[in-house]
Amino acid sequence: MLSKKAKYATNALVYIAKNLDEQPIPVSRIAEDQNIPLKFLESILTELKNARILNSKKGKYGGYSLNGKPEEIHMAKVMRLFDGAIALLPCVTFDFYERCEECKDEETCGIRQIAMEIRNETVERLKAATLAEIISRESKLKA
Amino acid sequence: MLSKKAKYATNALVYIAKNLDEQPIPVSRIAEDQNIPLKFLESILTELKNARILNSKKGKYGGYSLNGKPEEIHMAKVMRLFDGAIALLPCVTFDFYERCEECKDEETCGIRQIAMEIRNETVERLKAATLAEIISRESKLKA
DNA sequence: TTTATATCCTATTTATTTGGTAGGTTTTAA
DNA sequence: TTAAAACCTACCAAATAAATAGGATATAAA
Repeated sequence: MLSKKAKYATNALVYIAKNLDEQPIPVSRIAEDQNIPLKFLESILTELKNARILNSKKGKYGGYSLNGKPEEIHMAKVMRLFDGAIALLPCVTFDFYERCEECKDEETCGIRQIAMEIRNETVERLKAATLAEIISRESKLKA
Repeated sequence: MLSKKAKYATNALVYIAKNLDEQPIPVSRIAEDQNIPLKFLESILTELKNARILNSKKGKYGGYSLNGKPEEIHMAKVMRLFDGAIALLPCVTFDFYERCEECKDEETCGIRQIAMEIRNETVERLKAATLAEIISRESKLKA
């Protein structure tokens, strides 16, 4: 399951992407519109900024803007940032690799192979899930 | 990520499936062989029994045995039992359905559609991941 | 009938993660 | 100068995960 952080982050990003012309957008506006606790969202957007997914501008009329096109920002990155590895097993991740303690022999582990296939599929789909794609799907669903 | 419970459960099931002729197998033997804390594994096997995945026999020479063929017991069931929903969003699950609080309109949510596709893929693969399949893959990898 | 070896049952504990809250300081545009 | 924004540090409460403790009960064989 996605954490609330990851969901809030995604919703905030989609919101900004929908209002590109009004950038930078202050946290307060996103928090209000998306019903996210202000201070909590503040910390989330800080993380997105540190990960170079967002740009920030301080002071009056400041706020956050996308660092990159809506076609380039995808859910795989957001999920990894907030929820860590996408795979079902730590021994199948690239970014967060760790041995499975319980595992006797990684090389011949049958579950590992299956977990790897699932991860590949999932990551591929999450990478295709860009902000642009999400917005495009929404408008198709509305029609 | 799979919880330790789910991993321990899977390993225990695979162990029993590999030693079908020696059933019923006591918890103590599995715990020792698989390096799982005895009492913890005990509670896990009890859950598997309550879910009718295992049978139990009390007293001396008792233990646990598979309730069903290794071809019928799969990881989707084990995961759902110990870790709950498989999907990324609560609004995309069948067994554990819940509305997403943050969501404004479920019907036109772009992320939801993607989450649903990922769930379908994943569940399909987890259902194919039977004990028999896991064991078969292991022996292929060993060769 | 005793004994060893099992499952079964109930409760407690400990550590980690999640989802926040509180209270400021600093920067910037008008 | 002032309003409105990001930035920074610390804390906290609830939930969940990962066990541990201490027995009661059942069963097969000696």
